[in-house]
Amino acid sequence: MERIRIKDVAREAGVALSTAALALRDDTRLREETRRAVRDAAARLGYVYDRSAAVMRSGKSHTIGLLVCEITNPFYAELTAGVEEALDAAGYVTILANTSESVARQKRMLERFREQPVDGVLIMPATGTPATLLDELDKVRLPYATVVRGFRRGAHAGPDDRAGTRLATEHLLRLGHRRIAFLGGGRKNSVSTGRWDGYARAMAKAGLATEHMPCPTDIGEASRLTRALSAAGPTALVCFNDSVAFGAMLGLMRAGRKPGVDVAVTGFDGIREAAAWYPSLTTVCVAPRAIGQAAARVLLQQMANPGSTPIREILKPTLIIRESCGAAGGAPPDTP
Amino acid sequence: MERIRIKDVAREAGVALSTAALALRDDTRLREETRRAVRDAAARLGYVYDRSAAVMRSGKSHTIGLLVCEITNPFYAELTAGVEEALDAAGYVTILANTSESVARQKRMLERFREQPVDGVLIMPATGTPATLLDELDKVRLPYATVVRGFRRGAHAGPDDRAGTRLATEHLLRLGHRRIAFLGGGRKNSVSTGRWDGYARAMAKAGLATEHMPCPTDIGEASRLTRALSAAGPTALVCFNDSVAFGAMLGLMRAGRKPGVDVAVTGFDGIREAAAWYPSLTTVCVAPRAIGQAAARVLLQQMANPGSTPIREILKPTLIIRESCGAAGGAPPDTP
DNA sequence: CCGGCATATTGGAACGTTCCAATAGCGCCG
DNA sequence: CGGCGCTATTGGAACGTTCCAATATGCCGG
Repeated sequence: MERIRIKDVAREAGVALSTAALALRDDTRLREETRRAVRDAAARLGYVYDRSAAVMRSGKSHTIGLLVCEITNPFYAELTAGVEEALDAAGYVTILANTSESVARQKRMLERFREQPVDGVLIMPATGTPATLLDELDKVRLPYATVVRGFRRGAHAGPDDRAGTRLATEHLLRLGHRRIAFLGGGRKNSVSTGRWDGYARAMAKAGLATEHMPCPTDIGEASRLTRALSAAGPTALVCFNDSVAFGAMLGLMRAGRKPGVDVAVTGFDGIREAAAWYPSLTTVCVAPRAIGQAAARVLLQQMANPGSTPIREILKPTLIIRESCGAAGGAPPDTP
Repeated sequence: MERIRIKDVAREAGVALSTAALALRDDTRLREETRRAVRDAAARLGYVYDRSAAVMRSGKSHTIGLLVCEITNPFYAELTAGVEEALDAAGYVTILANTSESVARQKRMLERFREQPVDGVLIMPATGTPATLLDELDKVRLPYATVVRGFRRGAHAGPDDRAGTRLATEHLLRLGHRRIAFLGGGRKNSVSTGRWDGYARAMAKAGLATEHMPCPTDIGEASRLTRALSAAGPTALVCFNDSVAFGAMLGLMRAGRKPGVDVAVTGFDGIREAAAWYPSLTTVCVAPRAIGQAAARVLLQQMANPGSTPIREILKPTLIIRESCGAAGGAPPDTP
């Protein structure tokens, strides 16, 4: 049972090869009758379209490369799902590459993408990626959009990091907190600096000193750091993201202190778990799925108009107030 | 600046097109000197290999389709990372498709993969996938391997679900628990039935009655269900996976009860967060990354020997004993 | 000095689409 | 009744590799 080609379908339907090809693409230059006849013949023979030949001839692969900096992070996993969903709806196939925050691996994967070839790339740059990456992409004329982490220029979709942490910090200030520390970040990428900035500016505006507790984005590390906090330490923590916030709450509990009562905690991202936690997490919600969809949109737009000025879609975050900041009346057990 | 082809490299190096092609593949039939000359010419011109032409001519795409049932589940995210890593090392590119547990979407994605075309597929079947899926794949001669969730036949890599829950249940029995309930599962796939079986058999062997609390794999749902447990309920919970176990612990805490003290909890999967939790989670560890790598191995093996009997790699799980089962002396706060 | 046998290189068909120019069929107008 | 314009269909080149058969080159033994 050999693979069926357009040629075979054409013979079965009694038309020329190019007619069959047009019919399978449902081209209106053909009579509806002819198109149906060819479709039927294709169905009868079990014809399967061979994309590789089309790619070669047309130069379009309908394929997008997705470079994820860390797929095991639930935020990026959800974002990936959003990208994949949106691209699929637009008729594109997603090729996944996980860089695990390695700039070298990221470089290798981009070469792979050029060979593949993909029609465009969505990039969540690994920490430490130089801005010259964009120059290289421009030089080889590979359409791209950065996601979440970005640079000064180029198509981009991501949250307004600064506005997000400002929202969280101002909320804590309104609740009366004066010693508010920032937990996490400290790495050289646009997200870290943006989130720190939002916090630092809000603190400065209130005339208060900042406190930075650098910490990798990892529940375990965050827990360890927080556990060591003394009662004389900060009364509130603005966390880099939800994972760090979970870690912080676990660390507090392990130290015998109640998050949301003894120390207020806020997160950033708004992943699903945040609502289910005990205490439920007050967090800056940036809807990872929505960012993924926005990124897909921005890239497709860029691909359609290669010359145009790149779109930068900065999504406004919202603060979801729950128990972990103490504003919802602490986190009392609801049964004896 | 047009794209450079082998033709151009050949002209630059002063050899025939086919010589240049051989040289670029580093074929030993060519003198080392010639190969180097061509390589240099390619580097000089900035030649980029065009995979799409090669795919068409050779029929091999060096591309594997990966069907993930739910990428936002951290277990599957980590597994995906393992697959991608192993395939990359073997020179294959991963094409990702997330089915979100939809059988219809899964079907569509498989069609996409056939068109693409991919050399093989790794499938984590969506819940409710009929076993006839394998017949269809056989019919179209698409090499496949199932991952984690599988069927009676076909190449497969996954944990020994039955042995896993048996391990957990027996541990709880040894600790003196008599009322042990199984939380989660209840859906029609090999994982659910396997994990339930291991628990049920261990209980039967001990002459005890089983208790099933069906629950979707979601922290929020698990939390809600567990919160409603009365003090007269089970003293231990064997959870379907780590996410459900986290939910269970959150629900217990919300009800003012201490997981690991009032009620023992065990998980399944061994995702990274499990170690960081408070109380840290006793769990059946199946190393998702290792499963991903095993799956890649099994599929590549199957592709290399299409006729051979499919390999079924069942990974033995281990029980990691931590605080949540109470065996490590409960979960006392470590500071006042 | 020629046939035989390596080794090194070359020429050209083939893969299955897409794309463009060319042609067939047909009704209509002058 | 010839030619025009329209629609529906067709033929064939092109895309950039791979693969196979064919050809050059060098060397050895007879």
